[in-house]
Amino acid sequence: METRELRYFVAVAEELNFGRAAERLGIAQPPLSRAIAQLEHRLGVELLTRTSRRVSLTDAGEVLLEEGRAILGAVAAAERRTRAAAADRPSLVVAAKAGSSGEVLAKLLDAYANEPGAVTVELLLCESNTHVPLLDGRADVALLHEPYDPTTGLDVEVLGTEGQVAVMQAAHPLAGRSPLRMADVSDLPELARWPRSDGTYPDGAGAAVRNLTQLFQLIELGRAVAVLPEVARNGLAEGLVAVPVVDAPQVTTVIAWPPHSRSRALADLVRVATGFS
Amino acid sequence: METRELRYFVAVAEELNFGRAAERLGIAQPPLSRAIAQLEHRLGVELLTRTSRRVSLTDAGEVLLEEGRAILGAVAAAERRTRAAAADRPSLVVAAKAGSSGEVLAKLLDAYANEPGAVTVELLLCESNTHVPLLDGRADVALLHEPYDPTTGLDVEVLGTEGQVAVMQAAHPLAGRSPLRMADVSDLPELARWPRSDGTYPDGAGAAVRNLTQLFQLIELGRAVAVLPEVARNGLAEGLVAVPVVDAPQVTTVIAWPPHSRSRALADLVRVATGFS
DNA sequence: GGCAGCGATACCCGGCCGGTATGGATACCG
DNA sequence: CGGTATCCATACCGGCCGGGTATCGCTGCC
Repeated sequence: METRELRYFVAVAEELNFGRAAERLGIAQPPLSRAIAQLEHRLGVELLTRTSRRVSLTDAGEVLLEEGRAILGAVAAAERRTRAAAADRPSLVVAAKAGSSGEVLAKLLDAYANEPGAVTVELLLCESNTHVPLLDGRADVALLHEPYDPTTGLDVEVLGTEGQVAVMQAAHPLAGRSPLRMADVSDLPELARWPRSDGTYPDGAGAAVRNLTQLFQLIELGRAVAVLPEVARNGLAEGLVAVPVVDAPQVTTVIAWPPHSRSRALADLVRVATGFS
Repeated sequence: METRELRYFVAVAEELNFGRAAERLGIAQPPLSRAIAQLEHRLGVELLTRTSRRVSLTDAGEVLLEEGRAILGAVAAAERRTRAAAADRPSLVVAAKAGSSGEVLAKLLDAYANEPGAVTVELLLCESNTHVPLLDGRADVALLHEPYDPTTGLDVEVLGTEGQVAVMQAAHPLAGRSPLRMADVSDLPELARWPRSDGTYPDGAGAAVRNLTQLFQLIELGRAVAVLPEVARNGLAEGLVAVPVVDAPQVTTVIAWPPHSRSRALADLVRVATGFS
C-alpha cells in the first residue's frame, strides 16, 4: 500500500464524493476511481459501496480511514522531523492553546531556558486541536488539557489538576448562585460550543466559538457562558464573574510528546516541567 | 514520501550496503541508488554519507530510520486490520510470550469466553518481542512484561506485579544462599542472554537463548542461570531451585493494545482482564 | 420523461521505475 | 607499488502505470 493510495482513499472517504475528492487532490476523477478500485482489488476488500448516486464507507473502509489518517500524519511527521534533524541548530517546538495555561507556559519556558544545554524553543499557539501538530510533526511537545484534548497514542506526564468555573456577565441570573452544578449550566441557551476535532460544531443553541478571544468578547456582550478551568479567574475583565462548578470534570494539564522520542532537549524540558508540579 | 521509498531507505539503512539491500528488496542496485538519491533530493536532506567504501547514517538518517520503521509497521497493520474488518466473523488475536503468564492467560480466556457477545479468540505465541505483532497489526492485544517489553506508543492496563527469582540447578553454589542480590548473579558466566529487539545478542559469556524451552533445558544441564518472574516457581523441574532476588526490578504484567482501538470485543477483553486483578 | 449529477469505462500519452552495462574510487594484498 | 576486488554512481533503454480527455450508464428529481 503506497501513501499515494492512502491519500486518495482518505480524500474520497472524507468527501464521500469522487468528483470533489479528485478536485481536492488536484487530479481528474477517472484516475481516482481507478486508483481506489485497484486498492480495493489489492486488499481484496470492498472499502466503499457506490450506488451511482451516493458513496458510503464499509466497515473495512472505516477502519482504513482511521488508520490511513494516522499513517499520513506519521509520514508528514517523519518528513518534518527528518528535516529538523538535518538543521544544524536544534530546537524544540512547543504547542499550546493560545490564552490558556499562559502562566504554566511562562514558568516552564523560563525554567527550561536556565537549563544547561537548553536549545531554542519555538512556540506554536493553536486555537484548538493542540494535539494535531504533535501527530503530524509540527511540534515536539504540547501542553494538553484532559479530558478535552485526546492523548491516545501519546506519552504524557501530569503537571497539575484543577476544577472548573462558569464564566459569565456579573448581571447574569446565575452569577449570584454559588456553587453551581453542571445541570445548572448545561441547558443554558447561550452555553458556548467549541468545534470538534473535524472542525464541525455540535448541535445546540449556544454561540459557536473558535478561540478564547472570541469567547470572552461574546461573554462580555452577554451572548455566551462558558465552563473553563479555574485559571480563567485570573485577569478576568470588569463586569465578568467566575462561579465554581462543583461537579464539572477535573481538568488535568499534561505535557505530552510522541512515543519513541529520544531527544535530549525534550527529556530536559519534560524533566523541568514535572519538576515544579 | 511514498512507502516504497521508505522501504528502500530502511533496507539500506539497516544493511548499510546498497548491494545487499537491493538483493533483500529483490531489485537491482542502480535503481536503489537512484531512489535513495531522489528521496534525499526531495527532502533536501542528506540521509547517508557514502565514502565509496562505507555507508553510514547521518543524524537525519537515524531519525528517518526510526520513523520509517514505525510507518512501515503501521502500514502493515492498516492492511491487516482492514482485511480483518472485512471478514464477516470478527475475532481477536492475543499475543503472549510462550510459556510465561500461562495461568493469567488461561484465566483471562476462560473469563472472556463467558462474556455475552464474546468473539473468537486466536492466540499468537511469541518467543520474544511480543509487542511487535501489536505494532504491525498481527495481534489486537498483547500480554507484556514491564520493564522487559517496550510499551511506548501503546495503551496499557496493569494486571499485576511480582518479584523475580533466580532459577538454577539445585547443585549450583548459589542455590543455598537466600535471598540473593542482583550483584550476586549479574557476573555469573552462565547468566542467560536474551536477544535484543533487532535479533542480535548482547555481549557476554552466558548462554544465548531464544525461548523458555531452550532456557530450561540449559538450566537443567547446568549451563545457564536465569532471573525470571516469580511464576516460574510453579512446575519447576526436578533438580532446579528458584531463589528470590530481592533487588531485581519488579515485573509488571500489563495488557496492551494499540491506541485508537475502538473495537467492542477488545474493550470487553480489557475489562475482563482488569476485573480480576 | 427529460435532465442533471456522478461514477465507471475506454483509450492515449508521458514519465518513472526497473533492468543491464560500465565507470570511478578506495581498501586490501602480494 | 600495482593489481584487484568491492562497492556506489552514472548512462541508457524499455515497459508499465499513473494521469489526462471523451464518453457512457445509472439514478434521483423536477
